Amino acid sequence: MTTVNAMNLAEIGNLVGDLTRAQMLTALLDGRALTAGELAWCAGIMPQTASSHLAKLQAAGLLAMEKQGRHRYFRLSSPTVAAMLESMQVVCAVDAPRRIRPESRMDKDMRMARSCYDHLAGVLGVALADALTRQGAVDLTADGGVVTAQGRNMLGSFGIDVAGLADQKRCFCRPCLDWSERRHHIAGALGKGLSDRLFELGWVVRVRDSRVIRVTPEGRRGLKETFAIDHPM
Amino acid sequence: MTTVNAMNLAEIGNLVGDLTRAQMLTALLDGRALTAGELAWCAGIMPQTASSHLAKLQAAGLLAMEKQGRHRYFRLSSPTVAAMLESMQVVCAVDAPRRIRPESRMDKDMRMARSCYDHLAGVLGVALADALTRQGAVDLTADGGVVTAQGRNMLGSFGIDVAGLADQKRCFCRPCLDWSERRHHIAGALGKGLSDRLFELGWVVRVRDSRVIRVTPEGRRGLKETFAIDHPM
DNA sequence: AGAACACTTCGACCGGCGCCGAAGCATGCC
DNA sequence: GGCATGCTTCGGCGCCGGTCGAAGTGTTCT
Repeated sequence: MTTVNAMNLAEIGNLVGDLTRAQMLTALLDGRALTAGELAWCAGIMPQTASSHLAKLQAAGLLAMEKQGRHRYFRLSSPTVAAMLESMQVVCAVDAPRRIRPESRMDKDMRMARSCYDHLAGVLGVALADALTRQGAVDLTADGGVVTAQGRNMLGSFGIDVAGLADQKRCFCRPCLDWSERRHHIAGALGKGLSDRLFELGWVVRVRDSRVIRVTPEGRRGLKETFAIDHPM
Repeated sequence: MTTVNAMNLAEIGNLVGDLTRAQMLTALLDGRALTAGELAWCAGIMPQTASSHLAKLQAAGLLAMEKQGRHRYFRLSSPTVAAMLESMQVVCAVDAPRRIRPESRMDKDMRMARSCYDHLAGVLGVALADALTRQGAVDLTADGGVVTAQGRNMLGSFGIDVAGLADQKRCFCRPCLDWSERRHHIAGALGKGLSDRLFELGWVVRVRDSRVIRVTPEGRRGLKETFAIDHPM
């Protein structure tokens, strides 16, 4: 009677269900690849323990590994995995009763702006989605999003190759529920394109060892001029 | 350094990560409410054990409970939870290496047609999505779906109140990756509307104690005439 | 070649949790 | 009231799995 479904479900849940592994996955959730040692440090455990965890995650197909010299780089194996982790965090945020834990400085920064696998999330991510909607560049519903003709122009002059992004196999403009803001931001190829361009322009930079993103002074100016966003940081 | 995110993630993962609880959740994945006793039976455990599991799932907000006489009915607390479970199953199906377990009769039926929270999945679900796309009723991409003007008419004459469904708060036409077929079927309010209508017409019936759905002889005929679907069962 | 480094494998420890039996509350039926 | 049913709480058992020390493999640097 035990269906194969339940077994698979439990297997995945079990993998994510250990705090140590959850920390590793969270660390990888910004899409970068990290070494086994870095992941061990992130989770606060000895390398040999990390090794066994990473082996399990890789065997189950959640992580992909690449050898590079004496280092082993691990990353989430696919956007599917990232989407799953996000959906799990959404459930925490939406359904769970208020957490007791007081918010740390880091949590606050995280809520402000962070990378979500390969696109932007947090207040910044939602603000961008809002701005593009307000300007009539995209039409974002809970179901999905489309870029308008006008939006193609605007995004094009901003330096984003909309046609090129749309050609890719993956979702072009997927709405992604933001667990901290509880509103949608832009994911998919367009989300990645936007994010990449902001990094390229130097409008945002990563804070080391975390998913937190900081908006630079030029970024603040640019966001205001181009998207009429007053980012509160 | 342990972010609140990782803790939440681990908590959810831990809950789903126990085979017993995963079986219960799987049983509830068709959206119906089941009693504590039924869930215990589904998972193959004693009632007192089930009780503790259900208490945990409820405390975490994954399940909602309703008392009815001396019964306690449990159901998934929201479509969000169902979507999360589906996304976890997708990861199993897509990323995991082939499972060794030989497919049982039940797994086969399940792959053919099943309920996915409140809409249809499996070969049948995908066939419906294909048919509606082929007929130009909906435009379903990986990002989202829209119903065409023509589709509104067709679905309307089939007995589905498209306007009424679109008014609801929830997603109207969400694409849902089918873990068995690895293709998209139609979820969201429209998915539920379609499913409800097929049940109403008696074209499909539930197989008791499972998510499996059987197509009736009238259903086979109707699907062929209305949607040009040759359902292989 | 030898040493430092990154990572893995092995073995032993031990804490947490899922399990059931027994008992305790509710609700419904006669 | 008396009994059956559905579910919960409590307590103790047993085992799975995460942890680290020690040792082994492969890679890079000098």
